[in-house]
Amino acid sequence: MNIGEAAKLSGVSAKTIRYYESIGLIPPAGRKESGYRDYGRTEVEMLRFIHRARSLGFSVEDVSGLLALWRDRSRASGDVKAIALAHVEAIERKVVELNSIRKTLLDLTCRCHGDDRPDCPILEELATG
Amino acid sequence: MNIGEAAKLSGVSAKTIRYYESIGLIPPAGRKESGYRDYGRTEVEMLRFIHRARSLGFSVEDVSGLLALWRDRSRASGDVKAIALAHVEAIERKVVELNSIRKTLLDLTCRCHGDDRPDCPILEELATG
DNA sequence: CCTTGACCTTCCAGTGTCTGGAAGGTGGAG
DNA sequence: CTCCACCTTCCAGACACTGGAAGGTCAAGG
Repeated sequence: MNIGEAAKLSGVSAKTIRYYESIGLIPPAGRKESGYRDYGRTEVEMLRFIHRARSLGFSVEDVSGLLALWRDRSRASGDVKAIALAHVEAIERKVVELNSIRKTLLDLTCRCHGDDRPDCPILEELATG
Repeated sequence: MNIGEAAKLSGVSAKTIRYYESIGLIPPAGRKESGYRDYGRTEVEMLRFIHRARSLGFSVEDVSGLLALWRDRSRASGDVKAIALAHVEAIERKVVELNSIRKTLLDLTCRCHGDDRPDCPILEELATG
């Protein structure tokens, strides 16, 4: 099948599939006589795998590692779990950081009357620290 | 003062100060005879303002708007509050998304025994959706 | 057979926010 | 005069795409 259909079936855009090929995340696709890339079920499955991993926030580098483990029938599940847990921890750190920022901003916005007058605790805080 | 000292006092690296100048976030610095950029208290204050806003997660574009409001003594505090509240909402959306991902991943990692054996629910889930 | 339009190809450039590094000039201390 | 820290500009890279230009391919309709 052409790249467009592979895109539809996998959820990865044609543009992004080509990009993944260019950076070596996926092997170069076979070509038809026309020069068009040709995909089969295996390739689409791999793209779906990538799509799901990316939507869980794994970096392309993580995905590359996960793909290698996926292909390696003798892999240790511990290796996969380690990648996943490291990612969970990164997410948790990010959530803590965002919540802290959110708290600060909510505090500031509550103290700002938010009307036509110029005095604004938000700007004051940013200015004076 | 030289850019290095302005960097130390403001918390924005020299490299980043030059970058901010290049994209027009801050006006071009005055120059000494040597060609070195020259900063005073006003510039350092502006850089500190930028630094604090950035560390609260405002985009450079947001900061540009906040700077304009900061300089505008007749601004409406409502304008500032609107930017801040929009940012709070974006943060909240992000936190919800991250927590959902975290939940999925924790569920998967709990089901993965994580040892030397090859069977792994994480990869299975990524593969089959 | 020809046109049309949807699809495909490659390549270049831009997004946002810096960061690193190379090549070379300046300033002050010893 | 040498040395070293600092400054300058410019180019490239990081992440993960996304957009667009210029042009080739394919199938359907007239």
